[in-house]
Order: sequence, then C-alpha cells, then structure tokens
Amino acid sequence: MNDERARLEETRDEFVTQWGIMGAQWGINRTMAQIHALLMTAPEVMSTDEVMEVLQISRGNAHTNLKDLVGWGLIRIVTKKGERKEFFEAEKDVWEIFRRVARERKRREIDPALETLRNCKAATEDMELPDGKAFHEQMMQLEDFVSFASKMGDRVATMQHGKAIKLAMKIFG
Amino acid sequence: MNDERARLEETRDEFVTQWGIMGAQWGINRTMAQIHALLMTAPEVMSTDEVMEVLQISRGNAHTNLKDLVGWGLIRIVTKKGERKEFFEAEKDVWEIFRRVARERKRREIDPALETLRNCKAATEDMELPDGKAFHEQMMQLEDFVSFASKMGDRVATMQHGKAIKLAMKIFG
DNA sequence: ATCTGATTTCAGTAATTACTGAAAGTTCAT
DNA sequence: ATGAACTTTCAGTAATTACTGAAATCAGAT
Repeated sequence: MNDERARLEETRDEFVTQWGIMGAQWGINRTMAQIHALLMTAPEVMSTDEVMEVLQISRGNAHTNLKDLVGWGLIRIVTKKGERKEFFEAEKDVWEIFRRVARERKRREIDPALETLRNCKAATEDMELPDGKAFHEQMMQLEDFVSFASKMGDRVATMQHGKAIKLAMKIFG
Repeated sequence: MNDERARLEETRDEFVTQWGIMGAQWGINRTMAQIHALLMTAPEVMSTDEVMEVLQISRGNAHTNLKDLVGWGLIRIVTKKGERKEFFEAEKDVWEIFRRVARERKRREIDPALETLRNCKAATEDMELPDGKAFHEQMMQLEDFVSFASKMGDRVATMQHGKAIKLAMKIFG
C-alpha cells in the first residue's frame, strides 16, 4: 500500500523527466516543461515552495517558470481563503492544453513569420530578373501555406473538444 | 537593373535572418534554419564553400548543418558531372517541406513521448489509491491525444499536395 | 603508391541560455 | 508606520549548445 505510493511517485518522476526532455526538443525551457508535467499530475494545487522542493530548484527559477506558464495559459493562480500564498493549478484537459499552446505559438511565432514573408513578397513584387521572380514566387507559396496554417490554428482554437475529435475522425478515421 | 539585383539580395538576407530566428524558436539550430532558407531561395545549387562564404561560417559548421538538413530530407546532395565537389539543393515545394518536417518530428519526438506515456500508463494500471487512479487517467488521456496526433501525422505524410489542400478547405473553408 | 581536391571529425573555445540566491519590492494586518 | 509573509527582480555564475579551424580521412586521377 505504501509501496503503491512509492511506485506512483517513481512513475510520476519518470513522466516529469520525459516531459522536460520533450519540451526542450520543442524549444521550451526544460524546467518549464517539468513544472508543467508536475502540476498536470498533481492531485492538489501546489505552492512555489513545494515546486522548489520537489524539483530541487531555486526560488527565482521556480518563480520565473511558473509565471511563464501562467502567460501560456497552461496553469492558473489559485488563492486559498485565509492564506496569503499563491498556489498553482494546471489545466488538465488535453484538448484545452493543445488549444492554448496552438494559440500562443501562433501569436508568438507564426504571425511574426507571416509578417516577414509578406514583406519579402512585397519587396520583390515588381522585379523583372528571373531570380527575382523565382524568389517572389517562393515567398508567395510560403505565405499561402503559413497563412493557411495560421487560419487553421484560429479555427482549432475556437473549437470545442467533442466537435474537433468527431471532425478529425470523419476525415482521418 | 543592378539596383534590382542588390534589392533582391537584401530581401533574401532578411528572409534568411528571419527564418533563422523562427527556427531557433522551434528548437532548431539557427544556422541550420538559415542554410535551409538560403538554399530554398537559391536559383542554383550551392557548394559548401559558397554557403560558408555567404553566411560567414566555418567549414565544420557548414558541413554539420548541411548534413543534418540532408538527414531531415530537406535538402539533397547533387553532383555535377566532371566535378568532384558536392553541391546542395533544397526541396522547394512547401507541402513537401511540411510533410518531411512532420514525418521527422513524429519519428524523433512524438513516438518516444508515446513510449513514455504508455509506460507510465501501464505502471499505474492496477493502482487502488485515488491519486494513482487519477494519474493513470491523465496518462490515458495524454496517450489518446498524442497517438491520435501521431496517426494524423502519418496520414498527412502520405497525402498528395492537392488532396490535402482540398480536404482542409472542405473542413475549414 | 602518391598526389590532389575534397569531406569528415573533434578538441578547444565562444556564445547563448538557464539558474541561483540574496536583495528589493509588495501587500496586508495591526 | 511597522513588520511579517510573500513575490519579484537581477547581477553573477553555471550549464548547455553551437562554432571554429586544423588535422585526419577518403576517393579518384596519374
């Protein structure tokens, strides 16, 4: 019985570690991903001190990454009545997590990229040189694709869990 | 006219720089992304030396990143008859680029993550503690979602350009 | 077998990114 | 206004990741 508790903590550790590795590969700070994993599998809300304790990290590090996660909309601040401390709670619904990551990546990464592609396209609009024409054509294709991806992102971000799954099933099932 | 050439090179530089920044945000080495951008917009195949020259990087760096790009299937080696040197050429079709990135990321990142999720799920299969049950449930949901994403990746990777666009239009149009 | 023009490797170094811990700032009760 | 409990910032440092350049290796021509 106490053995089960130990086994659970071990498994949870494995999950936290792997989620951290995965995050790092996707350009997300390892610690941030670990905290996320920890909170996603936390039976209760956690305080900054608890996170520090479990992951063995400094206050500054814990603080920064917790606030970044709040910025991504992946965790939220919870206050307990009578307590002054902040506690944190993760969004656990997988579809909701996906939506929020999609929305933020679009905002932070896709939209700026689109901006550049549009500039590059515009700057070569009128060119006569074959190389200029080819470049312009390439920018156009990239822009079309990225803006399509961006629109899909918007669409997904406003879709409800059930609908999205059913729709996807219909297409890919 | 020569002014146009200069303007083109300037614009191309902007594109290379921005593609590098974007790559870095997605967890891809900046130089690798820059080389990719350079080759995507190259009117002719390029040699290692040309890449070194344009981006002002060392031979080792150019070599490593060119080979990595070959590994991702984003560029290919071309040999000119009579020449001993290797030249490189990028895949320019945007849908094809997307497919290859999707395929590689799935292989390198999604599949290993799935593996972990399955382990964690299995390790908590039989637990009686409420916390253990909750953890198991969370792993299940994650696994369902990630494996669904993985299947979609497969599906997309084998789809032809035209079909994919039409399908997507039907859904999101 | 040797030479030449190329590719590949890798030890050392540079640049970037992440983390620590202590100090400063905030908030709220008294 | 003071102080206790907590949050935020940030200069300094550690860890990680990327890059250089020279030496080793390879492949074809003679």
